Amino acid sequence: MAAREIVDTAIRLFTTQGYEETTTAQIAREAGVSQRTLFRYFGTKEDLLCGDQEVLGVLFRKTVEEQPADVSTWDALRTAFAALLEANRAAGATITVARLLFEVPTLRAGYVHKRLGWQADLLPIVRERMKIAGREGAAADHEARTVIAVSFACMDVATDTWIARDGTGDVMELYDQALASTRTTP
Amino acid sequence: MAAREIVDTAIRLFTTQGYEETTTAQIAREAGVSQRTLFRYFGTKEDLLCGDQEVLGVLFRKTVEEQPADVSTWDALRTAFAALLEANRAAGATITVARLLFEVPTLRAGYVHKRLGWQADLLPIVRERMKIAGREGAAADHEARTVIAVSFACMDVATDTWIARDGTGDVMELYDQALASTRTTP
DNA sequence: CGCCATTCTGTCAGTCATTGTCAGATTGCA
DNA sequence: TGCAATCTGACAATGACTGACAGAATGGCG
Repeated sequence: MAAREIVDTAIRLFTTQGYEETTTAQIAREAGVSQRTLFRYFGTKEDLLCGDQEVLGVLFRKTVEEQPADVSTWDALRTAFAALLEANRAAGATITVARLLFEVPTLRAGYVHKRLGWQADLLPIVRERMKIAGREGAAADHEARTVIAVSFACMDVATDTWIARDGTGDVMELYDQALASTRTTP
Repeated sequence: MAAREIVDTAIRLFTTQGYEETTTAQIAREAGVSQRTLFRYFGTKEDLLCGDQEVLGVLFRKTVEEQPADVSTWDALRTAFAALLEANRAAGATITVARLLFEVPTLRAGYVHKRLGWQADLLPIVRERMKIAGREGAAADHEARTVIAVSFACMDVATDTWIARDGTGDVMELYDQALASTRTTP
């Protein structure tokens, strides 16, 4: 399979010449495949870097679903984030790629977009979870959306700070600090 | 000036045919200008709908800066959001456009991206504000980023819910409920 | 081993957003 | 009125992406 070959070539070119300055034609050429094949594997240029988001989204959702009903929604989402980080670590995600994803405007936008999709998928699950915990009605929807959005905001902030600190420190710890701030900051 | 004409044509076509199904060539043709002119006024297709974000970003930042030092960061951001809503109302923003902005993937991504820009611009201001309030050091940066991100997350959720409810109800109230949820939801 | 059906690839041509260039029109003002 | 700054349109080109089609390559089967 040429997929790995293509991704590696893409990452190499993106990091040396920049994302915008690298054309898909060049990637295909240097990876030894046709441009058409590149687009068959990865639907878009963006997906060369965040194509497996799909899989991670499923992992995230599954993890939330698996949490026992007596676990709070916040904790369920926290656990899912931990699973996500672990999966990234296992997949050998580098800070180089993370930086690209967060710092190249186009990529960040695409990344955010996938996240919004996850959030939408999570809504019914979290709503259900909260219903069990005794909350219902129209306001419950709003509350569920909020908890999800704030959790994701904290994940992004944690990642942002982690990148700003050059990948030193523990992302999960940053996440916990962020979430705590939302309650302790005056 | 043809700008208004172009925007109106764009909105009309986007809402009747859909965003992706409308080409910039068609908009230009029906607005009676050349495609080149369209792109001179609005750098991108997206900007046809969210071109004035620039101005709103400045308004938002200015509003935060103007808040007296004894106003909490949360309240300063809340006030800025109120100013934003007011500006939108004054500009005659319709729920039709809001819906487009939040429901068309490409547009939503672009919208979020602009917001990220605002958040970055806000960071030094908020950090300064928090320094005065006695917080400093490396952790202060993280805390500032968090407060900003969570506030924006709540703004987005409020808008989301408002759109889901067809523009009925008060966005500001939804915002307050969202922010409260982050503390009261177990 | 040879053959067929499925799957993979490359080629080619076309769409659409976006940009550079250049020349003709418009406008503001001296 | 007349020049200079600004605006416009026509044209061509780039780069991401897609559809259509034909020639491999592959897997299983007799």
